[in-house]
Amino acid sequence: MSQVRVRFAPSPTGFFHIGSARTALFNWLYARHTGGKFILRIEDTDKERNSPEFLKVILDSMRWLGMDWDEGPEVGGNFGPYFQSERTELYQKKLKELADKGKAYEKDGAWWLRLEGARSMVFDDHLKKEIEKVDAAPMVLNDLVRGRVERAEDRDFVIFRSNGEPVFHFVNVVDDIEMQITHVIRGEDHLSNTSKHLELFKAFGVKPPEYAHIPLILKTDGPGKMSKRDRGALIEEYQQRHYLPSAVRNYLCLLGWTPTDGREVLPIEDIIQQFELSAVHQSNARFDERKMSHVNAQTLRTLPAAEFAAIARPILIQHKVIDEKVSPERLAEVLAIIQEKVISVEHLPEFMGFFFTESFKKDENAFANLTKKGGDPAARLRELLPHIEACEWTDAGIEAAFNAAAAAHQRKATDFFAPARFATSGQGGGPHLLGILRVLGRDTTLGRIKAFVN
RNA sequence: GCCCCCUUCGUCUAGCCCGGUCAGGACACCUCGUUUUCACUGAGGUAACUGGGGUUCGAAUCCCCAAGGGGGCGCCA
Repeated sequence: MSQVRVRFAPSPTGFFHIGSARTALFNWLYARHTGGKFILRIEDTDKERNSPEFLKVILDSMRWLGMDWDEGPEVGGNFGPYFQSERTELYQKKLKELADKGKAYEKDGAWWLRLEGARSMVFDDHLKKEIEKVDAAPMVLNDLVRGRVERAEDRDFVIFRSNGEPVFHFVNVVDDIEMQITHVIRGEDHLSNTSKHLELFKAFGVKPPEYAHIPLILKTDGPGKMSKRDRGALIEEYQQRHYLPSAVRNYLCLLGWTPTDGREVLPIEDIIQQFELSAVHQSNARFDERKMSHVNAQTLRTLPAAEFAAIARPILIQHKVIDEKVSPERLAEVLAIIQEKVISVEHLPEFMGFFFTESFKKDENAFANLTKKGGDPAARLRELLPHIEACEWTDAGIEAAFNAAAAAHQRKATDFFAPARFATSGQGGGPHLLGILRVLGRDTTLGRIKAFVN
């Protein structure tokens, strides 16, 4: 039995779009699920719009998302070259093959594929001119996602431009033949083009691969599919904002496919195991950044502590929240109480900055809330001070100190919480208060409370 | 204009193939709870089968039509 061979064939003419990433991902998942090969092929036939920087963006983003390719740029393979710009001889040869068979002809300096069927001149409303229509038989596609789709091409189409360069449809089919691609998994925007590709396979006398047309990703609101100008459309945006690649990848899987075990946030190994083309959805999905943030937060909170630290440390250093001298142990201590509340790495510096500096930011709204209902935070802290000066510096000891202060002044322990939180962190919210104080240490805690009182 | 695809809460979806549970879950939102007024967490809540015909004892589920949405129709990919 033959091995599955799938390919992702981006054109390095722009940035790495979220829709392209999802197409690549589904190909990659299918290859990994079936134990097949995932091939990366660069469709750079349009020299005008290509550049090495664009290629780097694609390769970097692919790697960031953890999609490794078995054949392609930088890894090679037996079916190369993997850049279409280096395969021009092959395309010439294949064009000649069609011409010799009488399947292609030259007109206006370009080469056209000849369809089979009766011909007649008809005025085309879309092209606004008289064209030769062909009454060709419909091409029948048994799509793995869509089911049976029938569509007829109705006129010959260009396969080689008059400037000598082959067009997308031609190189796509030739390379899929030569690279022995077994399954073509691509966006639904190619569904209508598939009849062209089937005509080409027919002309070459080659059995076409299986096709699976996956739904498109639509804008969050407004009409149409995600375009590169939409917020959240480019993978590099998530890299910059320190999203976890595994979370982005996980969310992308949820647009167009549903895990079978009922979980939404799950490890990639489980996704690979459950992924089936037949379960891919048929309808387009709207992109929802809030849900993606949720997946990111979920993933972040369940990360092993060491992994979380490995991600957080360089970012905290970069934002000058900590320097290299901060010990792994100290950082781990802080991160341990942070992680259970955190929702993004992006805001980690401001979220936990107060642990490492005395000049931490004070949230004015949080301060306003302290006094809103006639509260007197300074008075509360003066009442609290003697008790925490004397207590044992553990969660239990600090808690006992709050309770003792409450008992001594006929108050609830919680009356002291908000003032203590603000005095020590400048925030109205954040990690568990007792944890903050414990990790801050007695001296720092007392120092900040005294500073606030004065 | 022609062609192709799609249609369940605001959003992502389960259920549909093999008609018969208050149409289930998640995000968001709202309420309440929690030793903080929380970027955590717990319990609730609001909210959907696009419309119309047909088949059937019975339709989200099968069939037809319409409407709406998306895509394609280039010497772009």
